Amino acid sequence: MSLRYALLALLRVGPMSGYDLKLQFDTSVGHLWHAPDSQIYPELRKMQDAGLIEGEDQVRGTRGTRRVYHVTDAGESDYLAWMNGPLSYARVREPASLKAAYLEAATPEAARTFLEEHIAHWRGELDQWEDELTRIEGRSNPALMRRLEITPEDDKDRVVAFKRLGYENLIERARTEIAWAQRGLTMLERLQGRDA
Amino acid sequence: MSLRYALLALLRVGPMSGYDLKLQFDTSVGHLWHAPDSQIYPELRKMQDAGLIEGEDQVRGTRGTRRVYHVTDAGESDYLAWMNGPLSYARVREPASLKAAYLEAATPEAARTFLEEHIAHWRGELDQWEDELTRIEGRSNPALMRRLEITPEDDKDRVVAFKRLGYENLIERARTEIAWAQRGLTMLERLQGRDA
DNA sequence: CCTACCATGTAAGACGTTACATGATTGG
DNA sequence: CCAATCATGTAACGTCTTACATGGTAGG
Repeated sequence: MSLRYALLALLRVGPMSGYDLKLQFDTSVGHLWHAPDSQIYPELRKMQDAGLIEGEDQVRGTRGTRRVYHVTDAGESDYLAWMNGPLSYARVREPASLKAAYLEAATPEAARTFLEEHIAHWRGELDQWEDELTRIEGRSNPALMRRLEITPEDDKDRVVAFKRLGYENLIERARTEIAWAQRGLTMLERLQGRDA
Repeated sequence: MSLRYALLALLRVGPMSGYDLKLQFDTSVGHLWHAPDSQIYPELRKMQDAGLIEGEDQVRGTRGTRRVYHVTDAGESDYLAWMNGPLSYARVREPASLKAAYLEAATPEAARTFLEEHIAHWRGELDQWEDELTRIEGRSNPALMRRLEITPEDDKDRVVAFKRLGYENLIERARTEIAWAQRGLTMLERLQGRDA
């Protein structure tokens, strides 16, 4: 269900087409909740069917069209209900922890490679999130700039503070994963050293 | 695909029925990768169809049966291939970060409740994982004990070390989430104090 | 005219959730 | 005999991935 609210969060700032949403998605809320186009377009249809958004077809050139969506009152209250209601947590499903816990079956090289790739993976995510956080604090992220344009002066800091909070969660997660894998590498060396 | 390898990890220790697996699952690998019965039984069928495990029906009483599965050579090499191969990472999809980043739409009370429930949720997980880790280090977890019985003396520490590594990942994750939400609560108070 | 970008999807299948469904056996 | 536990699922639905599919428009 979160995809729906990620899309509403963007659309609440102003009307947009599916294509606009897709582009903005990748440079804003998509950092927190990934979704490919093949999920976005059908979800917009479902949201329209549910009365949360409405789309108007606009002409483009002679034959082209684009459908511009805006949030309805029902969509706004659904969004607020999600924001004010409890969040449901998914059950634990951590492939990396699972693999780590049974790594005795892997070769020492494969174990090391696994942890190194874990570090590389989370380093990549971390870099992106840190860049994004920089753009948020500098208020230079396009989606945030649009959001701040329609925000009363007194609330702007508040909006930025929550964006920062969201990204900090991911950043701390990534740092924890990296530190864990590094400790794992040290442990591997100790295990191998013992055999030698 | 991880469910398959979670099940193989258990079955490799010794033959078991779906029911045995389900019970052991919840007190061992299920802490790392959750799965309900309704997923376990069908997955065992698929694994059998794929030739990774074989089941034999045993009689129980006069009419009852239970199917006891064991890992085939193909299953063993599939498991080792997974363990020695690269892990594929899922794209980011963090409902809590998403909600946090747009929390300006929630009431201050709802924002506080959200963070408090986040702490409660991860505290609950943390407690379970810490208990489990204690049972692992004390070598009193039943699944681990069965595993160690068939493990050469020299490898036992290694097996335990990897279990510890896996659980530490989850424990650190939980602690990070709790610390983050606590900082979030402090931030909320600062935001509200500013308005007063 | 052609390339980059605008614009919108479908189809098939894997994975996961929730709820429901059924019957046998063992121990007290 | 009755309750707890053993034992094995199905059905319906929603989410997500991967791959494919199609055409229009704007600018150089």
